[in-house]
Amino acid sequence: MNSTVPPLRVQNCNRAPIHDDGDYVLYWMIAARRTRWNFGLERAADWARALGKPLLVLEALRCDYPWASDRLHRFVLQGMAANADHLERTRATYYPYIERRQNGGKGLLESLARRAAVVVTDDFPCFFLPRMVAAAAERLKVRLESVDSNGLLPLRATDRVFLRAVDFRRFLQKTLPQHFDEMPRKNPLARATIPLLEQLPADVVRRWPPADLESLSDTCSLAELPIDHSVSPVSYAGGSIAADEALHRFLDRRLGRYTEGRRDVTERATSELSPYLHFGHISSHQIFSAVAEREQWNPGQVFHKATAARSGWWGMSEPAESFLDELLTWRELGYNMSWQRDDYDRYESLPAWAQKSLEEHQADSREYVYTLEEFEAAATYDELWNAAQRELVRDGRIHSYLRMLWGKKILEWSETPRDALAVMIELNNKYAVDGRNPNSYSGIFWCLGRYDRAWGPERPIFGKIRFMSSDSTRRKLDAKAYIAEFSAGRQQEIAF
DNA sequence: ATCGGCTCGCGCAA
DNA sequence: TGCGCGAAGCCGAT
Repeated sequence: MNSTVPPLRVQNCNRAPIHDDGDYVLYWMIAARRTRWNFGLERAADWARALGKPLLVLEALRCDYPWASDRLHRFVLQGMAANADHLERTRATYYPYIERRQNGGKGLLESLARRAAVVVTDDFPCFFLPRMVAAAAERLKVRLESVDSNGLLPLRATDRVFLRAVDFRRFLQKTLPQHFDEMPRKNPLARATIPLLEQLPADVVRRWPPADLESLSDTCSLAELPIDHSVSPVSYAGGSIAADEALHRFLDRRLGRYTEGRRDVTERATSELSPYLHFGHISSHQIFSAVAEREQWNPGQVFHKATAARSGWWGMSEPAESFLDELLTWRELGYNMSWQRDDYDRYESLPAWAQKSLEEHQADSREYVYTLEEFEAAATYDELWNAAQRELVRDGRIHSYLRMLWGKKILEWSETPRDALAVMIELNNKYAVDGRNPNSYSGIFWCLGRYDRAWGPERPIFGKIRFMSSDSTRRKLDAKAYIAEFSAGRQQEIAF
């Protein structure tokens, strides 16, 4: 089949055949929840064109995955509304499905796949998604392909795992230029001369009615679903349209002072794109292209040699280079880890020196030890830490510097490093909109030594793990303003 | 305000 | 085989 998607990004998940007599090509959208800059959708559209079949897009939202809540559901549903809106103006057909009770969606994919010529899905290396795709691959009697839309570097461009950002950065500087001209199409469905699907299979629609996204956009409807209602929606909206707005807000008003401005507590010069990247509402290719365009950059400007230096290689402005180091080096480093190692979320994946040092200090006495419930309730003696925890609970994110302190203190105040890890994973996955992502795990494990080096002097509890203290943090940023913003009494501002 | 020491291990030049 | 250096640190000396 003639496809514009780079072969390195496409995996054949089973040995089942293409069905030439199928009614449509099915794109099972599970991670790249967007209609633009999406290699998976592009691949599915290529199949539809080649086979002369209609294209059906299934986007489902289960209710029984770990940490399912009003917060995560609302964000995904807003994304589905944006996708419905866009697909209505194309020749593809959209099938949004919201599971209303446990296992309610069981059999839907299989039923749709039974009539499909070929099924295409997203390759995402984290959470329950790899297991879900592997299980589907075994069951389906039709070819299932998964497509890697995760980053600028295809996951399979290397079979190594990188233990330090600097090594991965050097590798990227050597390798990325080969992939600069392999961008996904901005609108893979434009000019698609594929037949329209006359109608959805009636028996499938009867058993699994497509979601009425209008009615699900209010909180009342969320209340009917068997999900965690104690984690409330955040004040910013999900979906590709909101993501585009965030991108332009960042480029227009924040990128210029990104390098120094990120720590500013009141006027954070951060991108705020992470939740959208996590749910695939925006593509890192799109973000990269937008930055490059602002910088009037072309690939000829990169330095001729891989220096591994954090700045100066791209030939862009200093703030743009800082941002690209986050977007590309750090983000894709985490994806590489999750893809390479099944134990990316386990304590044993920490570097040997870190495990050894933490173990040597396991028996050290702890002045304060809190339970998960105390951490969750922001009930420690330290008001700066409590404010960070309240930001997480309220807004589904934590200030970029304070989130490191947040993790370091959980290590200090837990019975064992393993307990600390469990608390960090639980709270982050439950409350952070961008949790359950390779980069969540990078951040959490960094607090325990991953991607870091040993530091002296050796201290109680931490051993040689980099130590951070609330007192020095107070000297570095406007802790007063931060604590005031996330004080216990302050009401959540609803901005929509 | 700035600097070195604390400490580990990788990639690279030699 | 040795050298340089690294996501954001801390502390004490100057």
